[in-house]
Amino acid sequence: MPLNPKKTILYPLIGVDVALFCIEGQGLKALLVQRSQEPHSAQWALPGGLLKPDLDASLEDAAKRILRNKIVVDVPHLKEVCTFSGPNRDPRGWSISVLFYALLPRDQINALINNKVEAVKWDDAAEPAQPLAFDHQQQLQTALQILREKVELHNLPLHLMPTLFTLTQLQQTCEAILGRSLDKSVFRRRLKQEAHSRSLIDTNQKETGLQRPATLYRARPGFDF
Amino acid sequence: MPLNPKKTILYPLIGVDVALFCIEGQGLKALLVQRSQEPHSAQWALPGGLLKPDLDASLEDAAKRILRNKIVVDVPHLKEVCTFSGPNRDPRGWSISVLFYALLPRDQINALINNKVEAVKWDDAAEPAQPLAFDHQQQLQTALQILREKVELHNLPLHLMPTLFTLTQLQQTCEAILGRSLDKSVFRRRLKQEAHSRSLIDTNQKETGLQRPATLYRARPGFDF
DNA sequence: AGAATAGTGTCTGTCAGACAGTATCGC
DNA sequence: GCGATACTGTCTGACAGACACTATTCT
Repeated sequence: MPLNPKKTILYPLIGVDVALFCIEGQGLKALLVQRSQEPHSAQWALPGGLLKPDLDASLEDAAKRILRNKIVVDVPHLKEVCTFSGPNRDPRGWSISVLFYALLPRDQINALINNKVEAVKWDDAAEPAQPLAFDHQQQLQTALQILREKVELHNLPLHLMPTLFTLTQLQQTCEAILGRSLDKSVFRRRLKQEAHSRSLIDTNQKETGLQRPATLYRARPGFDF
Repeated sequence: MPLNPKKTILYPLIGVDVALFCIEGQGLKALLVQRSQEPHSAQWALPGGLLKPDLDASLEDAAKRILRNKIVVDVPHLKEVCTFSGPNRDPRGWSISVLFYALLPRDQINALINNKVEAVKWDDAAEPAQPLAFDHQQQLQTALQILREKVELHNLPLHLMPTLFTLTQLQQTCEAILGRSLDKSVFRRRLKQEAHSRSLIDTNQKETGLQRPATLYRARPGFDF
C-alpha cells in the first residue's frame, strides 16, 4: 500500500542559530562550532540547536540556552535577524531556523569552551576559512550585513567593548565591523552629539600606556544596540 | 497514572501573519479579518494562518497562500518583519508567528473579498477601532514602525501607488505612512537625486484634471521596497 | 482675472569628509 | 628634543528645512 503523501510530511524542524561576533586582534570574528552529529557531521557551522518548548519561553530564550551550552559567559544581548525556511535547507526535511546575532565583549573571548563534544573556534566573520554547513554561510553574511547597517547608521557596538575602553579602541571596533577606516575627527565629533553622549560615560580615568594617556569610557547601564 | 510532563508539551504551532497596508482616502489602512473559529472567535485579527509544509516552499510562501484565501489580487512583495513566540500568546499552546508586511496598490483595494466565512475590512493602521486578537495589536504596531523607518530613510513606498501616479500623490502616501506632513520642495528635490530617479520613470504623460496637469510617473520594473 | 494645483529657487543651519594642527605622555 | 598617540580646529561641499516664488491649467 502506497504511503499517504500527507503522512510523509514530517512536522517542520524548528531551530535557532546565533551569529556571535567578537573583536580579536584587528578583525571581526564569528564563533563557529564543528558539528559532532549528522547531518553535516564534522563540518563547521554557526552555533545552533532545536527549540525545546518545555525549556524555552521564547525563541530568544532557546538561543540563549543553546549559547550557554557552547560558551561559559552569558550573552545577554540577542537580536533577531530573520528566519530561514524551506523543505531543502536541512536534509532531515522541512525546517525553520530563526537567526539571531549577539556581541561578546572583547575581554571575554577567552572564557569560551563549555562543550566537550564539539570543537569551537573564532573565524573571520566576513570570509570564513571554510564553507559552512546548511545555509549558515548565507546566515552569517546576513547577520554581518545587519550589523554593518547599524554601525553605518551611527549605532555604537558598545557590547563588543571591554568594560573600560578608549575612544580609539571604539573607533577600531567600528572599523573592524565596517571593513574600512574612519576619520578620527569625524568619529569623535559625532560622539559628542547629544544622542551618543548619553550612551558613553566619561570615567575620568586614564589609560596607563607608553604614550599620552587616553580617557577611559564605559557604556551607560542598560545601553541597547 | 500521572502524565509524563514531557508528553503534555505539544509541538509548537507555526503560523504566519500579514500586515497588509494600503492607502484609502487620506490615511494608511491595514487589512483585518474577523475570526470565524476559536480561539478568539468573532474578534478582529491580522490575516494569518498555519504553515502547511506540504503546500508551502517557505514561510513567505505560506504567507502568500494565506493572503490568496482572503483577497483576490496577488501581492507579490512580502517582507519579513520578525517573529513572535512563546507558550502564552495562543491559548492552544506554545506558538510561533512569523510576521510579514505587504503593500497593496491603491487601485486594487476594492478587489478584495475572496472569503465566504470571515468578514474583512480596512481599518486605521495606526489606531485600529477595536482591540485585536492574540498579540496582533503589537504585531501591527511593529510592522508600522518598520514601514515608517523605511520611509524616513527615504525609501519610496511605490508598491502602494497605482500604476501611474503623480509626485503629489506619492508625497501624500509618504505623509499618510509617517503621520506628518512633508515639505514639497524637499520631497521633490530628493527624488531628483540619482538613487531615487532610477526608481521613478517619467512617462511624459499628464494627468487630466481640473487644474494644471501633473506629470505621471510609474515605478521602475523590479523596484523593491 | 482669479482659483487651484504643479513645480522651482533660494537662504540658512547642520553635518560629513578631509586634513592640518595642537596637547601630553615616555624616553 | 623626538616619537607616538590623544585630541581639536577649520575649510568645504552636500543636503535638509523653511518658505517664497513662478508656471500652467480651468472657470
